[in-house]
Amino acid sequence: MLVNWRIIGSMETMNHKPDYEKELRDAGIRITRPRRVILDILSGTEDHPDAMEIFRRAVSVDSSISLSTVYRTMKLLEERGAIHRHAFNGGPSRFEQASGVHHDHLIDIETGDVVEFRSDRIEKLQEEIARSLGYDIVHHRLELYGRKRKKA
Amino acid sequence: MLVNWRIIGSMETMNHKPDYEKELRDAGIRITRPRRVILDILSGTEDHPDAMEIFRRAVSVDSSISLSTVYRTMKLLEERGAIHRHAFNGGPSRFEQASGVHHDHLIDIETGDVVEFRSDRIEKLQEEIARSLGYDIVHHRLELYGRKRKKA
DNA sequence: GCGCCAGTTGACAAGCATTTGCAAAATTTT
DNA sequence: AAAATTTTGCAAATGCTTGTCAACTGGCGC
Repeated sequence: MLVNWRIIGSMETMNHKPDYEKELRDAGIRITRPRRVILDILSGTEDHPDAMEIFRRAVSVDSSISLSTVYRTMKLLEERGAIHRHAFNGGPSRFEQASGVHHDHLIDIETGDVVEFRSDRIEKLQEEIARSLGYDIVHHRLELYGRKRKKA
Repeated sequence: MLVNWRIIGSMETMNHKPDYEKELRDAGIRITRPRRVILDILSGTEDHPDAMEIFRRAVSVDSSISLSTVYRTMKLLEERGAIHRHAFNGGPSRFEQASGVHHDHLIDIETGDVVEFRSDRIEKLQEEIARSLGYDIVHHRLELYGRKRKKA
């Protein structure tokens, strides 16, 4: 059974290093044990956890990790553009790995679930509006808050 | 000169009570001295001040007003829909009087200035997107962060 | 106009999310 | 593997906001 664990294990437990580790290392960021744990959590999730939730998940992997380190790592990764920070509803910051394509968010006001979407037409309109106001857009934030439609 | 002061004075110093006072009173909200001061500040400004800034302006009118009261009043007015709360860039909440028409915001990342705008086409697209994802929009938040375009 | 009393206030403590100071521990450099 | 440097865990500190509570007051009823 020396072979099967690789197949059975999750992506995170497999021993080929994710490419983002190399990228970060090349950017002058040390890949320490706490950071690797946090990066694995972020890359292996579909949701948008906040610092406390990341901390909880991290502790279950390595109980010595501190909340401070989670916050420090989030700030570091955000500065490097590796993750995005959101404050839906003015609540605590929630994070997501910065994947290639930009997208906006639809937040279910009943469950807190987040659905990602993207609209080139809206993006285009935003550019036009900013331009007409004499500005260049550096970034933007579009959040739709809604509830799941009952029935059809 | 018993006549001219009315013309020269600002809207806030003129003695006809603003109609929003009556509206709030009818909604069961007592118009106290601190609240009147705060309401006057909100109705008389074009910008989007945060609690501390409102507090500073209020104190200059009535030095006995406390910061607690500013926060309490903002929460009250927000619940009643009389004002809107924004947390641009994840910073402290900034407030604006709820005027009739909905609008979105363009924030100057260099000065913090806020420009209001409105696009029916974007609103329409948002509805379409939410609908296609199976949701009804309850509210939304669109913030453009940009910098003033140099030259033409 | 005057008193009553629930609603409101100011002062200050407490709460929550996040940041920071610091000595110890881990990592990279030499 | 020792030196140089960064990162960590812990605890204390911060910034914004809400809660507590005795004192005060707006607005109705007389």
